[in-house]
Amino acid sequence: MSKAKLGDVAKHAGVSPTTVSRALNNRGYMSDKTKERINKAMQELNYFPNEVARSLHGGKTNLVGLLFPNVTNPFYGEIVTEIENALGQRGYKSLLCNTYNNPKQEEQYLNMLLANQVDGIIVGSRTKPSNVYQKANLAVVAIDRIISAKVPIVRSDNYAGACLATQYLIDQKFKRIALFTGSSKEEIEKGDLRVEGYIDTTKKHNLPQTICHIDFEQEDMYQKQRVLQFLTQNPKTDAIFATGDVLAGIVQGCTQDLGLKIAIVGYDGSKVFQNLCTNISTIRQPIEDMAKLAVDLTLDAIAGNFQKENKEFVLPVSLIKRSI
Amino acid sequence: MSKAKLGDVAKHAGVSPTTVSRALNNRGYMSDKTKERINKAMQELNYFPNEVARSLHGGKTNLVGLLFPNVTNPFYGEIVTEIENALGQRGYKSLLCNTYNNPKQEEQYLNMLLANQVDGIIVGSRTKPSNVYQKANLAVVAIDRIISAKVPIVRSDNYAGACLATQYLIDQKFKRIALFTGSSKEEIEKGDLRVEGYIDTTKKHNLPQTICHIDFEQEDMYQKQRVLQFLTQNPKTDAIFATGDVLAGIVQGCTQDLGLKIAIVGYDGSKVFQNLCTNISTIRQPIEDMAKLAVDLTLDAIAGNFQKENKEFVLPVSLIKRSI
DNA sequence: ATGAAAGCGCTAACAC
DNA sequence: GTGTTAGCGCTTTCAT
Repeated sequence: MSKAKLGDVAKHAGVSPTTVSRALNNRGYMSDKTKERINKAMQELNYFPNEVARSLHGGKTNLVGLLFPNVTNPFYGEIVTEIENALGQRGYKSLLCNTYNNPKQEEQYLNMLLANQVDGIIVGSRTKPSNVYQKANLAVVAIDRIISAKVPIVRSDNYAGACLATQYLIDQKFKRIALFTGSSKEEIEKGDLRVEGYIDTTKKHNLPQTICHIDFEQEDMYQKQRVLQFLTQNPKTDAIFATGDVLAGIVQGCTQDLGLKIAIVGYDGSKVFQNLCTNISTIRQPIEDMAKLAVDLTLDAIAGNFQKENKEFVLPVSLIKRSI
Repeated sequence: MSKAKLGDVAKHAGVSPTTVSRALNNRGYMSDKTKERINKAMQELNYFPNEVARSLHGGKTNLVGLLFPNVTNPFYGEIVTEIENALGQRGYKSLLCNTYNNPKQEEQYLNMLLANQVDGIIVGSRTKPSNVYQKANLAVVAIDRIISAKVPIVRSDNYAGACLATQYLIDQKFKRIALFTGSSKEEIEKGDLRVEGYIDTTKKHNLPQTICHIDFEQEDMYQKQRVLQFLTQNPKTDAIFATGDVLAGIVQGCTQDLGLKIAIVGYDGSKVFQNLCTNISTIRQPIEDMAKLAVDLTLDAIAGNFQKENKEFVLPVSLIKRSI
């Protein structure tokens, strides 16, 4: 037996499709008797409305696209989880898209999302701005990323966090603090607050700056080699600020391999990281708050309540200290 | 200017909607001139087809629901990532659903997915079987979970993996090997291959069995307390097999807090775990293979090519040895 | 309080 | 080769 549809329910209950629709949506008035009969018919036929048909008619899908590099990284895993939760609670569904920070991939996904009539998009992917975002008069919110003047940004206080991390290492009397980042030199020149926080803080204390760029697009093995190379070429390094926890973990593995005792501070502070790496200090982003805020902004925009001035929402970070 | 639709393109090109549709789908014949005119019109109007309308007509959404506890856990993060990749490459979209292993939540999601006319569902959530799966004549594939006789299962060789882990500890002369698991006693009684592997292997060597149940639904803090309690109550424990890597990480944190030197072997072996916990051995599941197989099976089922006999696909595991 | 009919955007017989 | 028409399942004026 195939799926029952609204018309079937109508026949079964001896009313018109219109009336069934009204019962379904609690719109308009109808006698309790009719209502009951319809409910009974729906039960008996095991009816549930076809959301695709509803979407086509209403021009609203209750679908939100989630564009993130991938949920392998615990930070993205946690923020995507929280976003999905918040969306689900408010009747929205999450279409997951792994962009791997690949601009071409991201653009394809974007077109796919538009074709699927999503009501909104939350972007945490870190590729260069695409003009596709402009075209659609769509609810778009970015996580820690500049897309265009019109797209609100939710992020943690990258600058303060980087200062906090660096200062923490300085307070422990470390003198040769290196920075490990996934950003390239070109990206940093365009502005990278975590890097700036590190530079400003080390400068303030007349300490040297040493930056190691790790290309996340490369294989794990290659990344490790790069780290090992850096560490052997800069043997006096006594502390490291890594701008992401996964990178911090990789770096720690390398220092262990080399038998080095180097203090490391990461960035992100996802719950899983805190559980898995109990000996790496980190800057914790308020992931849940960021997720909820991003969802609020998205749904506001969908409802047509656009934010006026405040385009950037910067949430506070905190330092999680760990021994070593 | 609002979104262009097929009819607009038709008018603009001076043809009928049918012809535009044909051009779009490369169906039937048409003069190159017409084709060109239509393509030009589509460009000028910035047209792209509305997938919702297509879905309504064709009865096919190219949507697959992903039911997993949540992608916070690196194992789920990685398998969901790989599934999304494999689906995306074959033109399918992923609807992410965090069930938190909550049966009620899972059932709600299931109904949502049915209402949204998904073509298939991949379930990695570990709650008790729901009868909703039966009703729908839908493509369903389970990851390491029994749903019903008809639903194929993709899993790693849990029994062999548990034996491998336990044997590895025994080979290192450990005598008091405890098992940490997220399963309750009741769940274990119904059959839990990782637990069975541990029990059989320790018994074979005349070693004692000690099982500590950790309730993942509880807060992190509570879980840790439970672990600490167990460790202080069982001070002679010299090695631990944890049936999941996140749990292994938590256990390791506790052993460090207590100043204990206990060997730990985990289970899962996600890439992120390997990077973050360089001193915990683990049993690696072939996550990418599992994801690809699950997607193949799902798409086969969608295409109507149901598997005949083989309902359970057991993939091999491997041991990743780490110092300590 | 209920029904008839048109339409959301696209596709597919079936004609010409 | 191309157009006409009906219909996917639902909602919504507009009547009654």
